[in-house]
Amino acid sequence: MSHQKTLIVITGATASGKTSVAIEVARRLGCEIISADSRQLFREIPIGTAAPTLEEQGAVPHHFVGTLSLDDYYSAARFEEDVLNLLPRLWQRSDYAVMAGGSMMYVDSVINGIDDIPTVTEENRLRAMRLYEEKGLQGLRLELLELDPVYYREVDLNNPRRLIHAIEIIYQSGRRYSAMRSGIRKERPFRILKFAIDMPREELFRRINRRVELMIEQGLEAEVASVVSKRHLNSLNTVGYKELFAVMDGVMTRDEAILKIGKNTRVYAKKQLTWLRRDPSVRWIPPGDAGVRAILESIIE
RNA sequence: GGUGUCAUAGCUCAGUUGGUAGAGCAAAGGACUGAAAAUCCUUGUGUCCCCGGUUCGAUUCCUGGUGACACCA
Repeated sequence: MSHQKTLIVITGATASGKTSVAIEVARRLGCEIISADSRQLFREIPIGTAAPTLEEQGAVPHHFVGTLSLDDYYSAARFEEDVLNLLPRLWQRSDYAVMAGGSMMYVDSVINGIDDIPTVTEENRLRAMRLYEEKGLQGLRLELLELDPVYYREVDLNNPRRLIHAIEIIYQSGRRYSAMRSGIRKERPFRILKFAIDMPREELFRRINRRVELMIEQGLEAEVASVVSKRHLNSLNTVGYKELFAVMDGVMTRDEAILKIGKNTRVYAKKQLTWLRRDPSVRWIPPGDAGVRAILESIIE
């Protein structure tokens, strides 16, 4: 069982040590790393997203880190496409590739695929958002009920994001969103092994707190100030940035913001764990070197 | 030392005209198929500070105690 092409997925909660495990595994296997992180993509915000450092990227080549500008549009579907295009090239040099990151939807889009849906133009997105602004949640519900009663019955009617998304896609395509949702998992022509780092919550929370302190020391506040003109972008609707924007607005003190960053990072970590817990394909590994060993052992099974 | 106020969920507090109690925050659980570090949903039993009294019944009223705060000495 050797020259089968393999994608090794390393995920886990934020601050659980994915980066260093991934680097060590990739180094041992002589392969490269695909980052599956929806925020580390942006080159302007390395500190607050705990992106791999230049030194780390020097040890092993990384892809999808700092490759976009905050203004660029990106999505899980693009990520799927980009990764699938990249993998054959990575496999020319090695039978392995490591994908590491905590954006669970990005990870899933590569592993299981994502439905084929037209890309929404700015105009149609704004049209749906305007409906929400003017008519509220109820306005979105009524619109969806008329345009796609099937999806209306399935969707979380309290979640404006979901409603807007369905409506903008219908505007864009002229078809029902429910008709485009296949729910079918794509079969990939390569082996996928999915690992997640299992770290005791107490330790995880300690590491998160420590990391927040570190980000502040590394100059997070200056980084936040440097992107404040783009704060309306979704890519900056991100833990670490939204709290420090509030400090700049004078509605929150610096100390409050720092506490809040820690708290919101813990909430984020919990959501990641919720996502992973329900996935039976996850192989849980210990943090650090023990995790590296566990991965390397299970590869050659 | 005196006087006054307060003592209720991890925290900040509300409340019960006496029938054993509820908000916000924190915390926990969940959803998730093209913005996902986003967005959304669910979950509140706690010696109502302690001893005693009044009462059918006290966390609620009364005596005493303890603690905190304020003012006066």
